Amino acid sequence: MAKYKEYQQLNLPAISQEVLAKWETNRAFEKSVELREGATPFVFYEGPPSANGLPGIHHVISRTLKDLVCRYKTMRGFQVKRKGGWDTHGLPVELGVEKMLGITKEDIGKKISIAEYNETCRREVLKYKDKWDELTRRMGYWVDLKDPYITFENNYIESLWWILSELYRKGLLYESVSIQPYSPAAGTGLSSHELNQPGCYKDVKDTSAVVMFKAVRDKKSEFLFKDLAADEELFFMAWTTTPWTLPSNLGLTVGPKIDYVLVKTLNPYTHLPVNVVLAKALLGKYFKPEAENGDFASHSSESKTLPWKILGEHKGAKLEELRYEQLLPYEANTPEKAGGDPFRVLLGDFVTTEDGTGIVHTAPAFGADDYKVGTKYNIGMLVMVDRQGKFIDGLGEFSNRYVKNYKDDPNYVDVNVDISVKLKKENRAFRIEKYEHNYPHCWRTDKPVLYYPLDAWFIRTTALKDRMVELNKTINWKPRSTGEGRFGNWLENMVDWNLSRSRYWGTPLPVWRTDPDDDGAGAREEICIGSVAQLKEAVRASIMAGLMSPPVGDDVETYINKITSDLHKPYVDEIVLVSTTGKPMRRVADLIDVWFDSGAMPYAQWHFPFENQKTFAENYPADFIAEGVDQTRGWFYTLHALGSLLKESVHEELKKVVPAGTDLDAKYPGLAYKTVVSNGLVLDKNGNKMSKRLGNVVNPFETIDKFGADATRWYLITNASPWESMKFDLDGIREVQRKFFGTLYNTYQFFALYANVDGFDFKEAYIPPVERPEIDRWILSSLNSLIVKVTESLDDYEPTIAGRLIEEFVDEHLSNWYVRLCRRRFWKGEYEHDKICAYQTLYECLETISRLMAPISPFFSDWLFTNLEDATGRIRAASVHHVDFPVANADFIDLPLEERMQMAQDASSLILSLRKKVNIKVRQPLQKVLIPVLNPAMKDQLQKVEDLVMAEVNVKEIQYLSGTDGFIKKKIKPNFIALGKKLGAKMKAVSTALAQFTQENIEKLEKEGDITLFIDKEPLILTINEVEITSEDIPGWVVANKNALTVALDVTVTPELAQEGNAREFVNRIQKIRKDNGYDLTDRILVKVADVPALSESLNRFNEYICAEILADSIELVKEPANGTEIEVNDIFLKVFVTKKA
RNA sequence: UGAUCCGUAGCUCAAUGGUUAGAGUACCAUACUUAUAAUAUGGCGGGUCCGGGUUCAAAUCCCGGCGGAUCAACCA
Repeated sequence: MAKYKEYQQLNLPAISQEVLAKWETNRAFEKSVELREGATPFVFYEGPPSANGLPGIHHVISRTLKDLVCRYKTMRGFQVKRKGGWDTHGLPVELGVEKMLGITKEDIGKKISIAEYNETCRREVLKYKDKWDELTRRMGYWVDLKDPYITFENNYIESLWWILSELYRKGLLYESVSIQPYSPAAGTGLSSHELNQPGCYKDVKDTSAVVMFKAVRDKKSEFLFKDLAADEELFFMAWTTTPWTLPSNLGLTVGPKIDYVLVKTLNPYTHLPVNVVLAKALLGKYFKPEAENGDFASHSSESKTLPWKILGEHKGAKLEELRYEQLLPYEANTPEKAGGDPFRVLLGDFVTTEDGTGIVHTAPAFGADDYKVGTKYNIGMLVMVDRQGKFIDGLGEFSNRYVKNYKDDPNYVDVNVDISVKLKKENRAFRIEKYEHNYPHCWRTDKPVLYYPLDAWFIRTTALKDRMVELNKTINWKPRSTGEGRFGNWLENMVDWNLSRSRYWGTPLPVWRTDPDDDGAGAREEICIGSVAQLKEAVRASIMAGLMSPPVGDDVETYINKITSDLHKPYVDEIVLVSTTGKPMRRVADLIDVWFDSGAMPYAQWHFPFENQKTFAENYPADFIAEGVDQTRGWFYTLHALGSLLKESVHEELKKVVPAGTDLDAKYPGLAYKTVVSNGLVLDKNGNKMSKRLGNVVNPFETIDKFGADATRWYLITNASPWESMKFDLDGIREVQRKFFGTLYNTYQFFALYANVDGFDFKEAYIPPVERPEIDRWILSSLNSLIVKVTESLDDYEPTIAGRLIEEFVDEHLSNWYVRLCRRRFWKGEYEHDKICAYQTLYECLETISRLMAPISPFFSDWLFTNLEDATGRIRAASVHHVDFPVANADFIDLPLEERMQMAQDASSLILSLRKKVNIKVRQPLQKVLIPVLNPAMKDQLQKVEDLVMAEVNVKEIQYLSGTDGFIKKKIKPNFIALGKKLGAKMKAVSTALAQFTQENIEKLEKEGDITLFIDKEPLILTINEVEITSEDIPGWVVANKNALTVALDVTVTPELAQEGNAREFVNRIQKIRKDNGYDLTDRILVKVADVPALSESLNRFNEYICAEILADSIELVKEPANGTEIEVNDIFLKVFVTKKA
């Protein structure tokens, strides 16, 4: 007969390794997928990691989450294919390579060719792939690593090109100017990623100016001027921290709802009388209250305070379209050069009254808000600064001066100061001061960034905004708030997706176009390539037109194949196409955002639509994805955006492969995923972010080596909800190892020990629960309740709750109650009905637990499962991951039984605590416990478990006290939930009234079912259901209570009880000797005991009991046993002599 | 700067708006131990980050701060 394996001690890392080896030999993962062939697919998308960095412990949590869901769904009968993937393009890769080679971006194409550079990136990006694969294996993450998608592969890029060409065809891909951070010192635009490097935003002091734009007096502005004399001037006051943008000013923006005032005052620098407009809320910044309506006549240049007077007040909306004179006119910045209709007052919602004057100086070239409002009002654009960061020609004394000290010139004179001085002199400045603010700097040159208009390609996501918002409402977000809050907000404030990146290692934008004509006029021809075949065709045409030619030795086809074999730079840039009018077309220089790569994975991982259309149709959209919360606006967004944008294109392709009549709209609504779990960050144990710099990074390999993957995974999942950021502490894993795995291991070990002795291998027929003892029915009921709850939790993507429930069951119910109370059933008596019941019950619990915990801790569960399975062959499965998830049997669930067992546990705990209080050890039997019962049902419940309680706490009898005999002192309080609505404000009064109830009052209420109170002389009827009555005390007894349960213990130790206690104590001493002598559990013994008067009566009286317990035929009382062991029984000392019976 | 999330005992976490805010762990003490690196019992330990408000009742809902985290950025 097969035996259950027994172990010396729990070794989780060894179990991991052993199980892993078995999986690999048996192809357990592949088989788990094959076994579900033909089943409903459950679609999972793997968010591609970048393998150019080492994996950390935070990767273990998101991958555990992904893995457990996939394993769970497999066990629930779905087929879950899991295609792995690698994210391979992008800035981090390039920066890593540059660091490794010791070069900068400028060196590319000079010190190193683009081809070599990109080759290095291609190689480096998978540098740590082995490490990643190892982590994947070791942590037990089942994902297909043999056939992953890789974003740099041609097929992948071809799919991306198809998507781009579809978007282009629908007018959703366009080129436009955008205002982007730009570093003149480095000569390059900066990505937001670069701008978010630590230390980029710095506090700096800049010259800020409140300047005065002179209003034009005309019909529209007359309402402002009406109280002014004909020669009086009126100014709009605007504030800027970048005076160098003033020559490019084309508008002034006010908030439509903000109140503005017209103030008569004096210019603090020239002391000339002026009238200025500014936000009312900011008056205090410029004028002192005591000077209001001050004396203008006596003001002199020495006066400290400016007199002022409010002449009028208007909403910003009223100022719209008023005109003003250009502040700094030169030959280079004439309105004609700007185009449009400049120098007007505009309305913008972004204006605030936090700072400045409430009027925003607007230079469309140098701010994104400015650009947006400028475009809306068509005020044109002036770019008075070149790409080196200096003023262009034709700006008088400022021409060719750097707007910031970009060249580290020791003699640099701040042009912003000079502009301010000029404005002061011209009566155009109201306040010039140094202002400290937070401003972005280039991470490489440390010089201030400026916002500058650059060409870029965009995806018109805003066109599909409504669809994206609608579809988002159908996504199951975990946690919900991320979808509604962070993601929902992000969608509401969506801007078009800027795709352009001016780098080298990435997916090239497949747009070719003719050169601009010399005069810049005339339409340019443009083509967006959507496939390799199309590209080849175009190259062939170009060769025919003589624009390209194969090198010597290559025929045309070889050349075409060669040049299209790598769709990266520099090769694609060598391709020159021919336009319909015969002109050469060159590729635009841009690469695309890497987020596009990963967001397109649902399509590109299958090389859709060029092949695998059916596979795609079955694997779109995803049922489930999971990544860190930092991906909300990254991967989660790009997947969602492309899903919405491509809906129609996908439908067109799928029409070709799905059966006629398929409701495409229902099946493919443009959604990329149905459920998304965003997990939180992993912090170190002090709550700090893990970073190499701080040296607090936890090495996942070491952790798994030391504790095994199971304990690590269990800890990560049960410690905190996945979406909360967790403080990672190795002590927590130790605790999980000890408390949960240790307990479960020991329970198994206990089972194996006795099952092997008795030869239990589940060959007897399954005994129906009704034929099993109460305690078996109870644990089976709890077990099935557990299955229900765990299933619900996992279906709801709440693995934390599931794990905690399993823990609680194993520890509280199975190990520390069921096994503890049932121990004797396993080692006492013959192998017959009761014993078999016990074995079957415990076996079923262990086997079910192994299946319930399998998704979270795949190794240990498989170990436990196969240990059981190998001995019984009950299910005939090679792995727990090939069997179904347990299904609860409703017939086994008996809630009243679970409830009364809880009462038994509580009662035992209370009685033990009373024993403790009076210092009577458990081995000393006591006579009686009193338990007041509040109703007949409670008594009934308790009676059914009284044997268990009596045995557990070693008392002989339980007496129930019903409420009416006046023996118990009761307490009453309102049932707040029931009374809340009825009483409202009277609650307090009722509460006080109840507190003053006498025992008689309570009794009356109990008897009659209701009672009338007088609150504020108003009668008020309270029914028995609206109060809670508990028994508090039994006068004269030692009492303890918990919730509704009260127990009182009779602590009198009669001489008879003392004798029995002695007998028990004696048994205990003999058992210890048995153990010390190393006897087997079944060995019978011979016992000789010194005849001590104090104990002899006990030994005689309980002779039978003692012999049964210690496996002796009799106890021989002798005068003084030779070679005896000295023992102590309740302060009685004596010698005993124990030998094994031959 | 904004949006979102989080803030409860030394630590890790609970608590459908309902009345002494609970577990585990750590620490101390006692007992127990033929499954247990166990267990039982008791003790120690917070008034829920701070300040307002709504409510008969707030850890929980609202407003404003503070601190931490993430993402985003365009702040004149």
